[in-house]
Amino acid sequence: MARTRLTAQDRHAQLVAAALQAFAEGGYAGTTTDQVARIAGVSQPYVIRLFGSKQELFLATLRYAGDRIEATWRAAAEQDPTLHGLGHAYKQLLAERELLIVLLHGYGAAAETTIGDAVRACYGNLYTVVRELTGASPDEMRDFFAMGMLITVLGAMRVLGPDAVPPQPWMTDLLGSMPHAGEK
Amino acid sequence: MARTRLTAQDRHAQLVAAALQAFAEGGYAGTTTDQVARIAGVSQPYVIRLFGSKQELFLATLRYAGDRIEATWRAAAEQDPTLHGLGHAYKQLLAERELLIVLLHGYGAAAETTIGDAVRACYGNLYTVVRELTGASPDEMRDFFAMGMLITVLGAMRVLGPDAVPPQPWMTDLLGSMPHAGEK
DNA sequence: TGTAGTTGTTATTCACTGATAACTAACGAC
DNA sequence: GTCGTTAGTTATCAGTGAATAACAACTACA
Repeated sequence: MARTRLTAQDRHAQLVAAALQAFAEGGYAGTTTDQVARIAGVSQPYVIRLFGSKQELFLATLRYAGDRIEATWRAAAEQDPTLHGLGHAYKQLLAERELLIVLLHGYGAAAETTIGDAVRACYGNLYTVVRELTGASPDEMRDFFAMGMLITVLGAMRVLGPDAVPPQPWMTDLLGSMPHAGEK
Repeated sequence: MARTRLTAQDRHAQLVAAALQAFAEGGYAGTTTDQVARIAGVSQPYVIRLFGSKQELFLATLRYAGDRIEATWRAAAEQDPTLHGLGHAYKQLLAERELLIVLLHGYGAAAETTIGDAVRACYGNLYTVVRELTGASPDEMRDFFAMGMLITVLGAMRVLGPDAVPPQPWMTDLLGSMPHAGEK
């Protein structure tokens, strides 16, 4: 059934993309390597062979998500190097909610020291990048990341984002106060 | 080995407390009913008998966490019915980080519809309660909950709270801008 | 063409986990 | 005291899931 042979590098990238999908939905512990393998169309043992272990696959996925967010912000900063500009870019990322949610799962799994280290490194890097790009003050930075977490969590809860649930009163209330929450 | 016989009600409560500990550390999928049982000092099948299923146990734990946070806020509002007062109370809750983190795991597991419903109901209730207690404006509410999520996530990542990791530069930067972050 | 390296597979294992069944022991009322 | 009820146990199962081993097929190149 193996239609196409890819280089290990390409397969690696494809599997990280598949893992992003799967882990975002099920979390670290709640996702099987077989699910990831099926999405990518390869066998489960091959996933393990390429990454060594499930944990390594998850770490690679976390790094990928962090890198993608960083890249998005760097691109946005070329147009508008302010927190407002980056904030707008972040909300666009809700269309690719998996990026944000997989990080959220990383925060939750931070009790595992290896994952905790990775996720703190990732967050620290993003913090540093945003500061470097915008030169914002500590207070502004704090508010920016606070709003980012709210958006992420609301996305995870399906209150915000593409496949959001039919809105309850409290949701419209909260969303009404979000900057540009309405589009799409 | 069964030292003490408890009423089903008491055992129920004790098991929810144990589940809070366990689920906060491992998340929903990453925690076994046996771990919960061991903490409470009972057998694993008995946990299932009392709650019907692992999922029911988790839902009960979510409800408990939500109720505890609500109670904390109601108590705080008697002294100082402002967002500032409730915010202070919330930061105190970091001492009992499990309450916040188990909810965070709930957000992550919201893809499971049953859990998603529960977690949205819980969040909506907390939103409504805070509004009722403080009469805050939508913008203030948004900022309040945004900051709450930041605190929760930083707690989960061990950047904030009792057993925080040795601080990196970016952490001191971010924490320095947090109101009353220093105490304890 | 043969052979070495790379990309993959199937078969299998072994530990674990949620759930069920069947049994046992403590408590309270009469 | 004995008998129904409630609180708990041990034994067990059926399914799952990560990881290993051994093998197969494609590619490239002398």
